[in-house]
Amino acid sequence: MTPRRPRAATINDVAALAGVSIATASKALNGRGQVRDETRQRVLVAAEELSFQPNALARSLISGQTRTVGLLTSDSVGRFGIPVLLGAEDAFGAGEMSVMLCDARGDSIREQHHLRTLLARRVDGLIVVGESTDPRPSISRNLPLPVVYAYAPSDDPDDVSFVPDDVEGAKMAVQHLITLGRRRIAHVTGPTHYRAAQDRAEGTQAALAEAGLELVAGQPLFGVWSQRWGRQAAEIVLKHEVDAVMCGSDQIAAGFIEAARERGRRIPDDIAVVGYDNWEVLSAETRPPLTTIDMNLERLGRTAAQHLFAAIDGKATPGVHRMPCRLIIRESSLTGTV
Amino acid sequence: MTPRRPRAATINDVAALAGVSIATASKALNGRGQVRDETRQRVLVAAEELSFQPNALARSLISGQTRTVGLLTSDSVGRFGIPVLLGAEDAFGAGEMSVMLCDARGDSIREQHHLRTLLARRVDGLIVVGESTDPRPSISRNLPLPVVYAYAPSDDPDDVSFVPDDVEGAKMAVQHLITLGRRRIAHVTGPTHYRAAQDRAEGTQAALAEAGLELVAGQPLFGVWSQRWGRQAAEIVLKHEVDAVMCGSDQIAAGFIEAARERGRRIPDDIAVVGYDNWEVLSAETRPPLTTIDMNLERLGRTAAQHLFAAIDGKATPGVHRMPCRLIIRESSLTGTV
DNA sequence: TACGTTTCCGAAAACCTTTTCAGTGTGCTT
DNA sequence: AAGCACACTGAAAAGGTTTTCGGAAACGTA
Repeated sequence: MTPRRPRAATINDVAALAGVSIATASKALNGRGQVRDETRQRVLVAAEELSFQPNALARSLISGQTRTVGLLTSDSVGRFGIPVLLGAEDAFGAGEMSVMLCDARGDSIREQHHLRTLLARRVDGLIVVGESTDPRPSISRNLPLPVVYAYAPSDDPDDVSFVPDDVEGAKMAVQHLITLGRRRIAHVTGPTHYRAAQDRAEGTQAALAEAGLELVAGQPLFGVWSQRWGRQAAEIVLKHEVDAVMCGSDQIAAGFIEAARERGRRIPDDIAVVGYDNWEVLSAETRPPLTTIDMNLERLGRTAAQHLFAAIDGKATPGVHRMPCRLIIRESSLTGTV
Repeated sequence: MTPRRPRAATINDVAALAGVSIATASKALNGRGQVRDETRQRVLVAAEELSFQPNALARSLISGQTRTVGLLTSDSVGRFGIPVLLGAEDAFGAGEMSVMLCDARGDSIREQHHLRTLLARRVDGLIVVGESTDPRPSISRNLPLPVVYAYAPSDDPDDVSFVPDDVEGAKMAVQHLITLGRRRIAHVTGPTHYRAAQDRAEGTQAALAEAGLELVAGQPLFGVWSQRWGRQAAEIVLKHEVDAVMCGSDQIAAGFIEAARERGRRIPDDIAVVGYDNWEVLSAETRPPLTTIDMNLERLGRTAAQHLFAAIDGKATPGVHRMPCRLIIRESSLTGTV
């Protein structure tokens, strides 16, 4: 009934076809040991003939190495998780590693389940990708394999974590505004309970303090990560005299720009605007295009993967590593350019 | 130097600790065969003690089933690929399957390489996820395992493919406009060489024809999938008398709405607008929020996964299956509501 | 021819689990 | 007391590969 799928060829079949023992076949295929050239050729031809693929399971069973890593996403993979994940996948692909993707969807039961599965499959290591920069519970305690955390750091400082350096990122953005001669700067950002909002506010205020300036409105305007809040915040901010706004996200910036334009303010001539995240769909489509901070998440993912390799080789690098962001300059901050 | 990671416990260790043979230990753990209750308990306790995890590699080697599937993304995973991928991952997770993620980044060399790796790892099946609805080359010819294509169909009709039904989706959108009393409808969409643009144009015109109407401007306005094109297209469209616009994507719709508002047209009072994709970041943030077509991609991914299960069980379902879209009604098409 | 040296090849063990089948011991029946 | 059925347990094989080590053949030298 069901078309019997042909069992894949084994090294036994290859050896038989080549008229040698499996030991010789193995050595010929792996270029190991003493095998006469003529014999090696015979084996190679036989393998080709049968389109032989060595069974990775059997191989791993012996070597104790699966050349596989688990990618555990705690929250459902989203806007920030994806680039990290892609960066990691990229690095692993280059290292001939395969990636097992597990999405716990924010459910710790499911996370435990996936963890058990990955352990049973004897993965060589684990990357845990979070959805915000808030610290998350460690899973590495007494885990018999190396773990690296990306984007969301582990709450255990002995673990290896990689996070974007939001404080420096925000600082860079504000320094950019100050360099351009802006002095009356406001800060509109997300909810106070987000670590990202806190960090970006801190960086913003640090940059202002260094320049001997104060925040317009006295303190950051905390709200939510939405365009709507950006529009609402514009109403508040525009009551003050302001020549620049540092926004905690591109969404907020997009909303702010839209509302400010409607109220007749020219961007960037009257007010320079900087966003955060470099979410292309927004930052490239606002009018004018948005100057913003790019967290370089793909690189963060790649770096995390590379450090996982190192950890697998026994060279762990504990601690929370903050990865630099970069400033993407577009027209929302550049007066007099087109 | 490197802290020796303790070798994971084997069933041997468990058996020794419980004072039984490995055969008995195995039977006790799997609830198989005749084992005295007291003995079973001893084994269970020992396994717990050593936090024993049966080695999935050894298990798969015997059973010939890895309970693993490959998820091969041809183009770099993007906006459309992600939800499909998540849906598939979801379905597999429920079925206790693990997922190997491979991103070929649009490179067929890399795709071949990943394919070989997955074959070597003896995955039970494969899902190929594409980035557009254009047909892609089949990889399943003489492949010794079941393959299902999602979003981008295979060019071989004997393969199993799942794609969104864009023709019906567009038709649904236009019928919605007609039901609301709109009669002078334009269509602004993406590049002609996209299958998605073609299908949506076809559905649009079919719905109009059924109602005895004709497209304003005579034919669809093909352009690119961007907000900018939406704005440009508005200039063209507004030269005609128009009371509704069916857009080929939410991005185009967002651009159109913005430009139309600037020109003093009220949405939806003067012109009703419908988008496509239900890309929340846009469709929920335009003013007014956007009526749009949701392709239900997560469901598409889940369905593809379920059919892969079926194919693994020998019950393949060849052909290109078109999955229904759904209409998301928001305020950009609803006159007189708030 | 006898012996040592190379060169090449193959048998077998190891990795870990599941399953089959044979064996042991217990309690019961006659 | 012998025989039997039954409940339980363990030895061994299988799955595919790599590696180790011993053995065989070929060749050269004495």
